[in-house]
Amino acid sequence: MPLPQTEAPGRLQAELMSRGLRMTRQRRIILSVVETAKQHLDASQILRKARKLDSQVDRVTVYRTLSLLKRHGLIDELDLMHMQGEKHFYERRPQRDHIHMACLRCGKISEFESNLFDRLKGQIQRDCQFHIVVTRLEVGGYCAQCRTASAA
Amino acid sequence: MPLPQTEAPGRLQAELMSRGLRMTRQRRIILSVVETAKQHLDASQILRKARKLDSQVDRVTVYRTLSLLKRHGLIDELDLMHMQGEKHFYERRPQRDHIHMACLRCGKISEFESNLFDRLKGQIQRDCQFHIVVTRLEVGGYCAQCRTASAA
DNA sequence: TTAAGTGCAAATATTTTGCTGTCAC
DNA sequence: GTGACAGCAAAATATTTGCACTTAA
Repeated sequence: MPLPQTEAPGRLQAELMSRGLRMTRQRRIILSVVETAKQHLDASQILRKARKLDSQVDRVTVYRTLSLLKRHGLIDELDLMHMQGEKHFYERRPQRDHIHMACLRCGKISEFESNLFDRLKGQIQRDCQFHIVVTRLEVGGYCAQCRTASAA
Repeated sequence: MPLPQTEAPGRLQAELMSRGLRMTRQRRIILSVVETAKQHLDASQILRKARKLDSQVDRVTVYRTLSLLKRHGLIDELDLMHMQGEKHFYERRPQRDHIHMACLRCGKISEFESNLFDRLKGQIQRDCQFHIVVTRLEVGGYCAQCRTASAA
């Protein structure tokens, strides 16, 4: 029986521990915030949510933990086309890469998986002899709703 | 007869003037730096090169001009997988979108055009009803040379 | 016990803004 | 002549670093 898409919480924590890293109170909190986020969060939002759970979490620890997770390939960093200043957003690395589409009018972020994208990555690896570690495909434009609204 | 790939310099300048924008001494210099760049430059590098041509160019003017060019869709902003801090890099918007590949070992940036990428964009527009204005596909990994070197 | 991790303060890096004076058209 | 633009200073934003203290293993 295949596992459901939404894995049990604590996966990030298990991954870090299996790599021999120390599981501190602060890390546990930050990991749970990242893991249960319903949208893409930036460092300040992660800090705020972490402090709701435990006021003793420092901004620097958030940055250091995000950097750790990124180094270990457990989260991906997004820019979302720089629509909200120069913030970076984070999400748990998905099982299958997806595309981020940012609506330049309403700001909505949508995600899209595509076989063509998977094939494109294969083509890059073959044709360029390039071993892919991480990809980021971001698209800026107008979503269905805003397209219609503009036309009206 | 089709135009050659490498257009005559001054194209950016012509584009801005045709949009009714003022062509100042500073803008002319910054545009020529961006236009003749042989690699992707960030704001500070553009400033430095501009000042070699005319010491009377301010950093703020570089930022304002880059922002103007971006708003008009004449240049694209790249992050190059944040390999060199949080700088942004700029390039004239190409006639055909390409992929940027950043080697995590040697730092080399390569570019790649692909029909699959063009088809993927078409798929996004159709399947998501999303009107694409700008795309950015960046890939981090290991280039052919560094792959070999690591294996050795 | 002890090396890894945290917090605090300060530094660094990048980009933006307010305002006054200048110049392209 | 006039409104768009440039320069300067200062602010805002985002992230990193040094160092002493704390804690997980």
